Amino acid sequence: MSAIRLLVLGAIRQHGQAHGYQVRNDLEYWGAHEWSNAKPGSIYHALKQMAKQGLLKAHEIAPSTAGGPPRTEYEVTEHGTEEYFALLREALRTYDQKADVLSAGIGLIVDLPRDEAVALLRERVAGFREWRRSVTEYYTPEEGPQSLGHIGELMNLWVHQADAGAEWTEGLVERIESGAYTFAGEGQPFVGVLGEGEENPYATGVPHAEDQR
Amino acid sequence: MSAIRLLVLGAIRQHGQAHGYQVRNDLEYWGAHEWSNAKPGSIYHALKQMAKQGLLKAHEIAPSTAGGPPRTEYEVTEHGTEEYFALLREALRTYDQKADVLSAGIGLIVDLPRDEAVALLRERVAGFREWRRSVTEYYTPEEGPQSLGHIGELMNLWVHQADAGAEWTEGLVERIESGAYTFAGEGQPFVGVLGEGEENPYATGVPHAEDQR
DNA sequence: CCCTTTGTATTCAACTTTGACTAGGCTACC
DNA sequence: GGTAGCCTAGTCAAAGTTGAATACAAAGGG
Repeated sequence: MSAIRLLVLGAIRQHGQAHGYQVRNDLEYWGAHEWSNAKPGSIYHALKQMAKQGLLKAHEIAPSTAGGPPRTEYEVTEHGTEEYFALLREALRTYDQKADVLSAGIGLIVDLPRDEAVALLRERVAGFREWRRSVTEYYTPEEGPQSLGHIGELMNLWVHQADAGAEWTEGLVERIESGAYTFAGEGQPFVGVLGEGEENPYATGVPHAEDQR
Repeated sequence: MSAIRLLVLGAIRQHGQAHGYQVRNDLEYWGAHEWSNAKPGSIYHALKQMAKQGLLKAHEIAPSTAGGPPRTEYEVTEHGTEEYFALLREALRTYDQKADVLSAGIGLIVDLPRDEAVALLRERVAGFREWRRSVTEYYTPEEGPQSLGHIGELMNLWVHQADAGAEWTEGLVERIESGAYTFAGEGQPFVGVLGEGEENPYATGVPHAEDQR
């Protein structure tokens, strides 16, 4: 799973209705062009595919109000909303995700109820623990760890990553349980998109670290 | 950059000459089908593209010795060797890599001289430090961290990952400097592929954690 | 008033990835 | 001795990704 569909659905949902360029601008506002594969080509491709699959409804070409070619407005269908929450839950629950999916999930986490967010993150922690267990078990040869040579460093790496991932996730769970942030159904939602004609204050210069573990 | 070319070149180099199925088996032996995108389709695609680009030389269809359709043997050209080392260095040097690229780089690190491996990993550490710096600087709004809401957790996540990544890398540098493992030009290289007709002792059940940061 | 620049909005070709499918030959069993 | 299953070896269509290119309108400058 890539982060692009999750990001696009999340952006359109916050607007109610949006065209491709608007989505592109939001993702840029979020810095997503730096830490995910949210390039224009990918965005428009995702829009068309999701429209084809009934996740989005295309409102045919409204003439542009601010110069440029005509544009297509998209709206998230009921089916698309289901898909959005499925993707969001998956992004938060599973530990074996690309970094951009997790980042997208965190950015959109407040679309879920607080309890559910906590439950999903706990599943994530459990996944890390299980991964750690299976890695250490698998890479413990009878002839002693030396027999693996430098390959043992892979185990080392993964164990380190599992521990770090679990630790951070647990910290987040604690903060959420202590009442931090505003989740679904708790009043004024956090506004994460640009209004019509609003300037993007973070035009460029966002930190960059796309992938990696 | 994906890990597939690095893995394929690394596998063929260790055999001297290999056909697609053999590469596929090696990658499975390494567990790479679990932690990278090394599916059959990707492997054969990479072989053909790299042959087209002169990184590999195709020795036309030797009839299979063990049943099945005829097969094409590939050999790494001089140009391919250069590319291999360029990819390997990149995998180890840059911190903003997908997890599978780093794992592949670690698995093949002993193809480099010890000094160079250390130097590359030090660059990696420096990259993490710089990333950490730029993230904390960027996400420190004048109105206080509260104004970011849950988006501040993204900064938190990235800082945590930068610290964990730098820490693990530093540990590895220490171990290598203390003389661990056998690097290029230090005698008997570590054997990491299956011999002709050898059984894969790790048929399945490898730990699984492909991507994520 | 023409012409370059800027901003809006999207398209496209080339390449990569995915998962399922094809296809030949060997072996073991009834 | 036929046939089902398995291993060897690779192909393919559909989907996703990339980076550059296109198209159109308004704004600004000489």
